[in-house]
Amino acid sequence: MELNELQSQRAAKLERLRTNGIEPYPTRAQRTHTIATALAAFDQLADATVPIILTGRVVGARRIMGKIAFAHIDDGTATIQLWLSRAEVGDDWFQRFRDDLDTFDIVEVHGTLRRTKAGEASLFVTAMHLLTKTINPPPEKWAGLSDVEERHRQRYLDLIVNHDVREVFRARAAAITAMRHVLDTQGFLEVETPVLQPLYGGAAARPFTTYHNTLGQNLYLRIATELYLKRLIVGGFPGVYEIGKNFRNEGVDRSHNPEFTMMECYQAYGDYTTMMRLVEDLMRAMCQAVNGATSATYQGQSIDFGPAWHCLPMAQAISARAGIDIVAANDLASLQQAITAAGLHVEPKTTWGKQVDELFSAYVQPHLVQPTFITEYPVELSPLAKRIPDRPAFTERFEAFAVGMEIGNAFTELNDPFDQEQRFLDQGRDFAAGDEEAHQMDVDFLNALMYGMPPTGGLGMGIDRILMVLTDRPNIREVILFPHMRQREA
RNA sequence: GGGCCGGUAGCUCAGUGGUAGAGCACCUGACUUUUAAUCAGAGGGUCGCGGGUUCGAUCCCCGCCCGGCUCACCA
Repeated sequence: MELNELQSQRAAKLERLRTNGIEPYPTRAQRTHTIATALAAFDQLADATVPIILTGRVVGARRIMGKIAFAHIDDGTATIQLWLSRAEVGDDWFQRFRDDLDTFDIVEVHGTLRRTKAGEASLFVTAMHLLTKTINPPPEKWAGLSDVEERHRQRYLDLIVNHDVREVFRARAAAITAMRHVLDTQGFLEVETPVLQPLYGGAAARPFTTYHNTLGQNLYLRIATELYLKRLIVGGFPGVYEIGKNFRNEGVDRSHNPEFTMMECYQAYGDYTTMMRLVEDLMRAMCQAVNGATSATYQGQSIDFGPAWHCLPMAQAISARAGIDIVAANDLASLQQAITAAGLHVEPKTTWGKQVDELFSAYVQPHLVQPTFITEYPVELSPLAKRIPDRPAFTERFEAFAVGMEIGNAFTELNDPFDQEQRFLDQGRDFAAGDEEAHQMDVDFLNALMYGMPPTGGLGMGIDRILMVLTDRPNIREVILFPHMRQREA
C-alpha cells in the first residue's frame, strides 16, 4: 500500500500502539448496551451510576483540553458524547486518546452515564480499549463528502459521514419488507428463478451475455423473470412473486442502472384490474413504511398514494395531450400524417406501435405526476399480453406512473399458445429487421402454455424507481448502494 | 453517441502566461465542561493524462481519460 502523508501518520500511530502492547485490531469487542438502548434508559442508568460498556466509531472532532476531552461515537444505532477526564481514565489512556487515536477509530468505552453542564447526555469514561485503528482520514468537517462520484464509489464512507444516506437504505429495506408483507398476506408465494438463462425474454431489451465454460454454452443474464414465473402458474401455484435483479444492456441515466431490482408477481384467476388494486395496496403500504403516511413529497410536490389511482386509456391520454386520435389513425402512415398535420415534433419510428409509444412518451408521460394507470396498450408493444376481446389491436395492459416515471407494468397474461406463438413469430420478424430488443421465440414457454395456464394477472414493479419517489431522490444512483460506475484508469 | 459544465492539498473550493492559495483536516505546543472548542506555530501539490505554442504553461491550443447535467438510446 502506498500511503499519503495523513495515512502514514496514522500508520505510525498504529506501530506506536503495538510497541506499547496495544493490539490495534483485537479479535473481539464487549458491550453491555447499544448507544440507542443506553440513551433510551439514560435516566435510570445515570441515576444509579450503572457501569456500562459501549462501542462505536469516533466521529467528528476530538475536543481535547489539557486534562479533559470530549468526542462522539457512533455505533450505527445512535451517537453519544464521550467525556474523558485525565484523572478518571488514567494518564496512559488519556495520552493515548490524544496522541495515538484519531477521528474514525473504533473504540470500546467503559463508564457511567452522566449529563454535562451543557446538558448533553454523555458517557463519563473510566476505561477504554481500541477496537480498530483506521488509516484513512475523514473528509472535511463541514462540507463533508459531497462529490457525487466519490460518494458512490466509496459508499462505505458516504454511509459513515452522511446519515441521510443511511436513512435512504433503511427506507429501502422497510419498503421491501412492506411489499413482501402485502404479497405474502394476499396469498403469493415467494420464489426464485434463474438469473442465467439460455434464452432471454419477458421484456424488450438487449441482454448481457456470458458463457458457461464446462457446458460450452452461451447464457444471458435475465432481463425479466416473467416467463419463468408464468411457468410456475402453469405448474399450479395460485400466486407467485420474485424480487430480484434484472440486467439490461442499455444506456445509463438518472432512471436507468444496468442492474436493477424488480418485483414481478402473477396471480392465477386474476386479470389486469386485480393488478391495479394490488399496485394501490403495495404503494400505500410501501409509502406508509417509508414516510409514515400514504403520501410522499417528491421534489416539492405532494404525491398521494392514498386514494384510488387515476385511470386513463392510452388513446384518450394521447388525444387529450397531443390531440391525435390513434384509434382513427390506425396505421403508421396515417399516424405520422396526423402528427405532421397537428404540427407536433416527434421522432419518426418504424412501426405504428413504436410511433404511438413515442408520442405517448413525449406528450403524456411527463404530465403523469400523480399516481396514474395508463391502460390499453397496442398489441405490437405487448407480445405477452392478452388482447381486449372486442378490440384486438389493443391489450388488457396498464403501466403505472408517478412523478412522470414508469414504476409498474401489468397485464392480463396471454395464455393462448397459438396467439403467443404468432406474437413470437411477429417479434422474430422485427428482430430480423434489426430491432435488437424484439422478443425471442421460446419454445419451452409455448410448451408450458400448451398444458394450460389459467386466466392470470401479472405485474412488474421497479423497486429502485419506487424508492426514488418515496425517498425524494431524483437519481436512481441515490437508492442503489453500489450503482454502476465506469471503470477508472489504472 | 451529441451539447454544456467540470477535474488544483486528505476534504470543500478560489486563482493566475512568470517560485501555487484559503478554510477544514493533519502535526507541534498551551488549556479541567467542550460540542464549528479556543489560542500560537509548522508541514503538506504530477494543478486529470499526453502532445503543441512559448524564453517560460496549472493557465492558451489539440487529443485523450474521468465525472455531473442534458438530449438521444432505453418503456
